[in-house]
Amino acid sequence: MNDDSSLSRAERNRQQLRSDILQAAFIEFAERGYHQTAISDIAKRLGIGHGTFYRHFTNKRDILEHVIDDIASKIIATLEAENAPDAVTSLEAYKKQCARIANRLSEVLTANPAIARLILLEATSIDAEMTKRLMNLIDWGGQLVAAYMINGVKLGYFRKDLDCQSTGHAVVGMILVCALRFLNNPNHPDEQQRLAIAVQRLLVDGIKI
Amino acid sequence: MNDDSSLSRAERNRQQLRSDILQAAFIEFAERGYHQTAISDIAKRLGIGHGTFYRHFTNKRDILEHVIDDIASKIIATLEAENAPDAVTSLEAYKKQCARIANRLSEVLTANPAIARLILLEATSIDAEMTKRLMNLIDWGGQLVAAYMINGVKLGYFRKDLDCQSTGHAVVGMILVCALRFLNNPNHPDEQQRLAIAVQRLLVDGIKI
Amino acid sequence: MNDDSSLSRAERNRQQLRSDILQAAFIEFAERGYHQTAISDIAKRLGIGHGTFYRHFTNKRDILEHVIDDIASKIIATLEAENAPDAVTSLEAYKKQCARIANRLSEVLTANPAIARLILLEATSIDAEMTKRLMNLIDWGGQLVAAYMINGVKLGYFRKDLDCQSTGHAVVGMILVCALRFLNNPNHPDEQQRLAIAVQRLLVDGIKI
Amino acid sequence: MNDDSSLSRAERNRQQLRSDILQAAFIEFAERGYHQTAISDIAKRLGIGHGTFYRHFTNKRDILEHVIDDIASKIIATLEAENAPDAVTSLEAYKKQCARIANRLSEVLTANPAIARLILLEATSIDAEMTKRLMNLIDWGGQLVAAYMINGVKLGYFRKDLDCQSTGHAVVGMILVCALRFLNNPNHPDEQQRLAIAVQRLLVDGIKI
DNA sequence: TATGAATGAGTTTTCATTCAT
DNA sequence: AATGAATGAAAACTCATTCAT
Repeated sequence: MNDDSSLSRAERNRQQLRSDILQAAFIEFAERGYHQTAISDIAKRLGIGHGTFYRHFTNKRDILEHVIDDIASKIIATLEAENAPDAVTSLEAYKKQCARIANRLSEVLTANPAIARLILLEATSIDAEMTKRLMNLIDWGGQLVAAYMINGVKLGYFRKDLDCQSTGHAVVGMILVCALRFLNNPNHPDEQQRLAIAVQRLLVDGIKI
Repeated sequence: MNDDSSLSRAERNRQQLRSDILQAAFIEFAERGYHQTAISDIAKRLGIGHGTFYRHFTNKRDILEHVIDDIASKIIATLEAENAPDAVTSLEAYKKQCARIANRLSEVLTANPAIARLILLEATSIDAEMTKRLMNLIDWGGQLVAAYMINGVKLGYFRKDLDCQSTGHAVVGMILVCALRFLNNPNHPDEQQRLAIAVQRLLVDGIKI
Repeated sequence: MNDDSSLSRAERNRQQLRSDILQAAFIEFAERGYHQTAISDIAKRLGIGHGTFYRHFTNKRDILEHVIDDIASKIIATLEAENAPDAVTSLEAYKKQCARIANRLSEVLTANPAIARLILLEATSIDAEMTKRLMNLIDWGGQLVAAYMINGVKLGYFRKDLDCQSTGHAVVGMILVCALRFLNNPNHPDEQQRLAIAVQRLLVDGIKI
Repeated sequence: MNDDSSLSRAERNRQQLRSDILQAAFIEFAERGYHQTAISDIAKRLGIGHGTFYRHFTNKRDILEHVIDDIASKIIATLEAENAPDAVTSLEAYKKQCARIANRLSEVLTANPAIARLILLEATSIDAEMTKRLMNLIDWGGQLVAAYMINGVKLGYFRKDLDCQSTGHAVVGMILVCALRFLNNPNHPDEQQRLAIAVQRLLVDGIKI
């Protein structure tokens, strides 16, 4: 048992450090930007030698990838937690679902603005591959939204001629703008609130009388 | 007059070179990204010495600012060309206006994808000040859209309770997503077409029956 | 006795590991070169932790020294095995002696080209001290050859005015070139054979008619 | 003319600096060894910024190549200056030729011991490609020597059965050992002298009575 | 005693910016 | 005014060595 626990202790320490480095990189990348962050900045933040970094990640690019993947997973998890297109059977229910998702996203965003900053502002300027990842995430979001719409059309509480795919993407755009405006001015919860409501209202009713 | 004209000729040459540098920087930044572009890349593209660059711009950062400003002006000009909220007096007219603007944006985008790439992907990762500019542009877009809506509400063909400001921003989000999807896959005009239509339809009618 | 034997077992293991490390270092240094070899490469080859290395050798430099010493010992042993200047009493016997030594060297070289690679190519570029060792080995070789010649002059089957010391060194040079050419092109045994014969013939007869 | 001369002045400066860097690299590589020399050492020796180095050479490896090429050219030039196998028509003339070449090599070596140090000790441990170059130079030397011998056999003052190629290589080995012993102990001109004589005597007469 | 995690000195290389010509 | 040579700060990455476990 002694051996066992001591081994797992080492492994736990290792995992902990790795995760600390990820966290530190996440913060640095979000605060200063990827290109403005040196490996030594990450190391300094943790009080470790910068050589230690390379025991856990092969590359600066490598850790960015992990940071982005982590964020993407978190976003996906957040949205999939609520994911049950079939469970919604009426417009009323759909509206409530939207509100719930909006709240959840808002909470995540508020709790961790760096996530949005990194995904929306930094990750776009690394290289084509990283941009592609972002685009895929956005696409995935559109598909997710579309799934609800397909259900709504099938059940008859959305209009028959709805182009679910495209509309799904449009919705993602509105979500993005919410995130951007929050980043730009995090201290106006009322404005964000109004924007979220306007988006939901636009989504369901449009702007016409 | 000889002096005068020779001076103004010199001045014209100077302006021309400055504008050439801007153009070259624009292309390089869009193609390789800001951080991946060296001043010497810009100079090489023009066949000038890279020292010359510094006679026209103080900084790498400086020229990016000018490039972005140019783009922003172009976008603003594009949108303001059509800008006449008061001229629209019916939902039908508004729809047509939307279609016209959508076409125009699409044309600009198609003609010069680099614009979107630079604004949406590159400029975001420079620093806070540059990000702020971007945000201001997005905000300006929202205001522009809102102006139409305010008119529509006043004239009674939009719903009374429309939150014009917020909805304007939401619309900008949808435009952004159009641009992003175009960047991601420029060779699907039909998909872009469908997305544009879906956005306009969503805008006016929402998704409900 | 139990204690004693268990201690000596431990000691034997220790010696075995030390010798394994030496062997592994030898292979790595010869294959990749001293500077291109990391301590961890040596450790990896043995499947031991690279910290263990430092329980047996104080330095990267230290182990190279031991590797080179081992090689030198082997070379010396090879040459001294045949060493019996006084036993040769005629030119014919000397020629046979030369042929035997040439064969033996050739066998050693063919069996282990790494030896030559390490001694001739790698060890030269470490530092002055290591170069000195090499030079001493070469010098030793010259002395050895000279001893035969002194005997030959004494017994009268070599010319009276032979500068044995210097000629001994010259012979070593010819041996070195044999080794170098073998390293450069190990797959031409016939060429090596001809070179060895030419060297022996030159040695005894020179080139004149 | 002003333009012309000012251009050529700049170009001359450029060439001068390039050649200075080569010279400095040569010295550093010879003194400390290639691996022990940092680019900044070369720059420091010249009192230039180390960035300047990269305006003239793409690489550390690149400059080594140029240094080695320079040395090789110098050696080749030295040996080819005297190169006239057909001009030698008797054993006596051949001996004189040998003496002249030996003297010349000795002069070059004495004037610039670093040449030998670099070629014989350092260049061997860079990589396979560089080693190959060295081997080619040695091979070239063997061919050169062989050419004289072929002439001698043809004209009848060397023995008929001489394997000129192989013997040529053997001679190169003796030259190498001269260089090595000189490197090892540059302050024994008499020893070098005796070695040179012994080599020439061995070459022509061998060691037998 | 063996291990391998941690360290940071040291190296190569890039490139924005300056400035003499 | 244009040029491009020179510069050195800055950054990524490697690896020999130490030392706590």
